[in-house]
Amino acid sequence: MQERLYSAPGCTSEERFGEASAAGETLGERMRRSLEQDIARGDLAPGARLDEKEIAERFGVSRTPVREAFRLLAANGLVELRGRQGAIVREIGVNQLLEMFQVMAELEGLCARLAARRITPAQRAMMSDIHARLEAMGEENDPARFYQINLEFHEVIYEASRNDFLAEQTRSLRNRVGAYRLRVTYLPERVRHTLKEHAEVMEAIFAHDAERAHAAMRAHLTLLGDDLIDFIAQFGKE
Amino acid sequence: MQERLYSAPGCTSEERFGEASAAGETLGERMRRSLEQDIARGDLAPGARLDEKEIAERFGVSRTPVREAFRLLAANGLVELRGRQGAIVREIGVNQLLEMFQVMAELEGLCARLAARRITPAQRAMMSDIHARLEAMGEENDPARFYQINLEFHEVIYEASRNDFLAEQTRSLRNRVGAYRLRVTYLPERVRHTLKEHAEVMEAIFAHDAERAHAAMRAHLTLLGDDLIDFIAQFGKE
DNA sequence: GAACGATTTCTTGTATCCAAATTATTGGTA
DNA sequence: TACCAATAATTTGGATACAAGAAATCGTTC
Repeated sequence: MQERLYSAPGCTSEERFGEASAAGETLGERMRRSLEQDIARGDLAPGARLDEKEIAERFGVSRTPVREAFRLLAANGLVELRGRQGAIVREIGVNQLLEMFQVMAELEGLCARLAARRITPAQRAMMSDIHARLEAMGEENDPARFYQINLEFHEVIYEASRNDFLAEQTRSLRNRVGAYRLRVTYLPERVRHTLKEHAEVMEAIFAHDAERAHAAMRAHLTLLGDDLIDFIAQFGKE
Repeated sequence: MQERLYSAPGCTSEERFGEASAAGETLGERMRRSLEQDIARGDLAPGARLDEKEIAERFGVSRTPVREAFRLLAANGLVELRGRQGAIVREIGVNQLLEMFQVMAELEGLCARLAARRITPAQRAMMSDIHARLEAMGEENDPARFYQINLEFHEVIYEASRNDFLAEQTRSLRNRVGAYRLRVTYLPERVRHTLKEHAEVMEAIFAHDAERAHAAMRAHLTLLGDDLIDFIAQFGKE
């Protein structure tokens, strides 16, 4: 049946499913969001098989919206649909993960470059604040919270880029590698590096130095890629 | 009902639907591809409404795979689904189109950069050949063919990048702006520019000069963006 | 005659049903 | 006991049926 390697501390996906149902939103869409979060949070481990019937019953809906959600997730690359063999949470190979990082580094770099030219005073303040919060928690060893604030930092840059399409693409890609990032980003020695790199990106943006912002952001993510290699190598698996 | 502003010279989408059905491929997937092509080719004009029942009957399937295709197209941003109001071919605003070009320039730039480092002799030869063909047709004034060969040129670079994920993302994005490109790219004075820019990209790749390849490709697409602005301004529409 | 409103029709969203395919099980044989 | 085959059971893909919401039409009223 369905496997849960470890369950999140927060709430179950069924609960999340019930809350905050935007009017006019389709069941399939809500299903997608819920499952997407489960995958991103790691509640559904890569390789786990998703059973239409079981999930439909668990959420109290018919198979139709579940099927819809599966297709959407597959379109986003989060699950793999093999004909008549069900949906499994996509096991991202090292190769593809590195490929994705490379693309992401480029997109985030573009975000930073545009942000350097277009950031508003309000966003500037917000960015400072977020960075300060991230710095403040320093050695607290709260990976989930660190991850969350780190996300906010990048998010404000997406918005400052004033390119909604780019923001959406980058967000989607980040979400897609999210499950892996959680395990990768939080290595104690990484925290200091991250803070320093963020500071450099922020400085460049504040100075309206587009090229430097671009380079700094790319370096930030490329480093993550290198660390990723270490992490993977540690397990010695394909 | 459904509007067709102008029909393509080739074949109807129903015919295309029938041909070359890869084994194990789902109906919904085939529907998606067919509709996607219709949109990219302009057979389905932006703003046109897609009727589930009508399309289902036209292709001789039930509504289920049609709905599936709609969701997939929506996930790719080609159509818009407004709750219980059907699917309409997405009317891309100038703003968003420019945003997309900006992202695409970055992605294609990355393709070129990687290609400069990784291209194989076989791909090199193919690239030369494609470029020669494009040059040969020069003033022939055959937009569809020009568009096709131009596509091949970019495609070989995607493949030479040896980053499947990047290739897929770029391909998808190019397809998405395809409908507009067809009308934009082919302005007589543009052809010469395109050829010259292609030559520069190719030269840089052949010289394994990653940075120059990147820059040349970005410039190539950015120029297209500028032309696009001209094109839009011509119509004075939002 | 025009505008507003109720009703009817049509279209989409969801559930159920059927068929096809894959997987598991069981029986037999080497 | 291990392996193969045939069959049963489960599961997905697609079609149909039903419900709910949106749009259009027709009637009424000002």
